[in-house]
Amino acid sequence: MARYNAKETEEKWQKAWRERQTFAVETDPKRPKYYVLEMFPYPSGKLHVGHVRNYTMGDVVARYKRAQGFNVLHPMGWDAFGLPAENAAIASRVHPKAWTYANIAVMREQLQRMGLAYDWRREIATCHPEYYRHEQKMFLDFLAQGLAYRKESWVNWDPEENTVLANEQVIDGRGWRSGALVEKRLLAQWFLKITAFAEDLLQALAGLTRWPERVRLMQENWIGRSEGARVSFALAGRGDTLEVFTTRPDTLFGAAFCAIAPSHKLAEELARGNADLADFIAECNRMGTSEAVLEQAEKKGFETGLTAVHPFDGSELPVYVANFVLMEYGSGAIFGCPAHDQRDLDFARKYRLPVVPVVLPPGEDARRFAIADTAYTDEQGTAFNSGFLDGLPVIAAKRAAVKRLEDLGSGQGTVAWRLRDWGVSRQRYWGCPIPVIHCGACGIVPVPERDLPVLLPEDVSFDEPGNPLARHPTWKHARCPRCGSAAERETDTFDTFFESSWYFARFCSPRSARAFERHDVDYWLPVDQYIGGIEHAVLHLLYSRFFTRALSACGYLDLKEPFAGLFTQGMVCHETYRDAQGNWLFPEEVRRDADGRVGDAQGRPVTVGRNEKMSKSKKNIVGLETIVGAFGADTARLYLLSDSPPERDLEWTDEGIEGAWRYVNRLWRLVTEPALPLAPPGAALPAALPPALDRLNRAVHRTILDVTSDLDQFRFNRAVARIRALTNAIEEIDGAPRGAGAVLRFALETAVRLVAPMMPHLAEEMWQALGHKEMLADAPWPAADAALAVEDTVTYAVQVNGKLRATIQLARGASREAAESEALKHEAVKRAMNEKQARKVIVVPDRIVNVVV
RNA sequence: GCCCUGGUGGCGGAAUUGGUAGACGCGCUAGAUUCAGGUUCUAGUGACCGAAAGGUCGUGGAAGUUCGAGUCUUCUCCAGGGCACCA
Repeated sequence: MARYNAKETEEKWQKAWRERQTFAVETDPKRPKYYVLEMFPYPSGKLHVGHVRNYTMGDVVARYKRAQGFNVLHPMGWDAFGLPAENAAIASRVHPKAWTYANIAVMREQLQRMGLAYDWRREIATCHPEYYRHEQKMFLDFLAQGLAYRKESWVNWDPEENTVLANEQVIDGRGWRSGALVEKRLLAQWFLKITAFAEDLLQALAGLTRWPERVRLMQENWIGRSEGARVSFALAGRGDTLEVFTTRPDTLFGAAFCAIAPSHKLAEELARGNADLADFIAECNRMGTSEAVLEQAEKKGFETGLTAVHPFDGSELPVYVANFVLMEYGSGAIFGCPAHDQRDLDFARKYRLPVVPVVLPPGEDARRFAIADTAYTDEQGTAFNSGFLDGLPVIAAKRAAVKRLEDLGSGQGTVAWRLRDWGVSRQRYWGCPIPVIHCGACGIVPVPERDLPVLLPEDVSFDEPGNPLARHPTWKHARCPRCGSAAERETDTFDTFFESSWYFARFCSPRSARAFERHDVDYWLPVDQYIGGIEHAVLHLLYSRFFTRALSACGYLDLKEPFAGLFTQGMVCHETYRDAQGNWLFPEEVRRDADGRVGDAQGRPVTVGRNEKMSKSKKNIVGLETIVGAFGADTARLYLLSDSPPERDLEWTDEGIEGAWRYVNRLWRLVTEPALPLAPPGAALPAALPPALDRLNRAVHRTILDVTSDLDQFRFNRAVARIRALTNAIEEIDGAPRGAGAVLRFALETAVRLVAPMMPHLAEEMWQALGHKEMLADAPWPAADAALAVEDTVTYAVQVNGKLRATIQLARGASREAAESEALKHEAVKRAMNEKQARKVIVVPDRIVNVVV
């Protein structure tokens, strides 16, 4: 029995696709387009099987849509700037550029051996000057439009990576990559004004109907819109006011104090004349907001001695500097209403401030209602103890309070956002230089367009910590473009999310002298189907949405949403192994004996850990070479698609990949050693078929419909199951009645065409074996006859009182009466009815008969 | 604390969207092929009772709606993920 030779076959068809440029595409407005894109990888070294799941899914979509007649853009490139390259340079004295390009070469080769249908002519690497020069220009345009600015602010400093991080890159108070506790530092940094689009970024989420609900929710939470009011409290004895943000203007009569953030400018002003306050502020800054939460949520305040005048009743409230007030949110100042906010209540108890309830919960008695340890934060209830607001439900009270504030000139309704501007400066080498020059006389001067790109110098050293650009002997010295005097270049580089925020547009015109050509992006964008990990739900995906809007504002594009459809795939997991010393072991270093005990090569015991996402650090990875070498790319692709729904995690097992390999061979044998002679290609089916053949013929039509709808819905595991079921049906054919050769050919050819997006090499080889000269990659998607996709007899389930008692066969479309009488005749039904009369019989045509007794 | 997502055989998962629960696969059992292992082939495989025919139970748990519930409603338990001094 001939085994399928995966290695030879895959090389053969990869060469054929490459030589014929099968997947090369051009802008062609006369044809319908489809742009499918997988999140491009960071070239970190070698790919393992965990990396390629999403590329496989993208490839299935690309090949399927291509077969359906779309002009399919399916490109691949490299998100090539980033910190690991610098770490490699420090650890092994390789230049980041050399390291990156070497990795790209390895990974490109690996991807090509997976048989992915990319237009490789469009390959891009973001570390190439022909790529990053365009984002320098974009930055200058953002600057001109007021969408980029520089300001000194408290930023997240990652002490391990020696650089600033964006808010989105801080997870639980730690750097998203290093895991180091993030510190607060006051630094002058470049920001992109993502907040200018906050409202639109939020509103437009509703239109992203082909995005996963949870990604939209995460972005919604991240943007964090809160309606409320800005309230001005006059500071007694001073001419100025304190601006406060609240979402509960209805509770203003319950105010017991005001509090400002430690970094509020009023706090800083007061601290200059007050050493104790200065100490308190220093202590707060040391704590770092998120660490404090983890330790203990103790509310601490420092009484400033100032008092704030209540805009409604003129009472005076003490003003504190408090550790729980954030400068970054609202206005960095609050009024405290202890009865209706838990933090304010804790604070009030500690500093013995009055607790006056002003919202009466439904059913409570106004004379008796009091607050103990728990603030009443629900918005159910009516205002009381609140002057002109008394008796109003919370929502109406909010409106009335805002109206009064506006009439008094003491405030106004407003909206606060959780979203903050995107800090893009990084104190790192391997990134895109920020194209500005600092001049002693002129200040910050953009690098003129004619001087772009600002090239990253290559002669740098990583002998000392810190940014090599900042200590480069010559690079940073420049002439001021405006006055010509000696000046310094900006030595920070862009956050690498800058590159990935527009690469999908570059793929449309990858070799253009401009960032991209309008006629190309107008045709290809938005991306029809984007595929990637959920970990970018608020990072890359939010930045790209912002960038698309910012580029449109600068005239580059006419588009808001870059990704019309988004699919977030699950991870590939594998068991983890550790030896007695706690060192991680690779799966191939581990063996299992007959009793299921797990040991290493020398038989020493190994602890099996839980299934986790494949990662280099835990060594629970399976190399792509190992798998592709042993079983071929198609087997790996089939397994990655078939065992779990794509959005869920997939557990990689040896048994699973072997099962896929068995199927590859089974299908191969079925086609190359058919049970009976096939009719010649293109032979017509006889008009009337014997029952067994008719059933198979109908099964083929139904499979086409099912697989098509499964692929449309990203249900790859189900599509595989349907094709396997069809294979089973084909195998059941025996004997050679009239027409068998023609039906068998039709069934086999259809199976081959349906698996082609998943196992393209095998499918091409089988297609050829079936006598076809043209490539399957150029063949259209099979069409089904819907009338033939159903059986002409149907199986009814017959229930008595809702319990299944029998099944009966009837012609499709049989009358209710026929179904009922046939059901009642059945022995098992009679038995279950136990001599009783049917009180009622429910018939669902072609489906079920339920006899109620 | 708040917000998601999920809970179906030994395992991964299906279920025409309220109509035969367990498709398809993995694993396992028995048999055939083979010197042997692997491969391949045949049969079986939710649990319980039964020799069988057949019956009873069964989709985390409890209640409800319905002729009929994995699917709808209410409550509840568990697991995973996200957010969190956001005023």
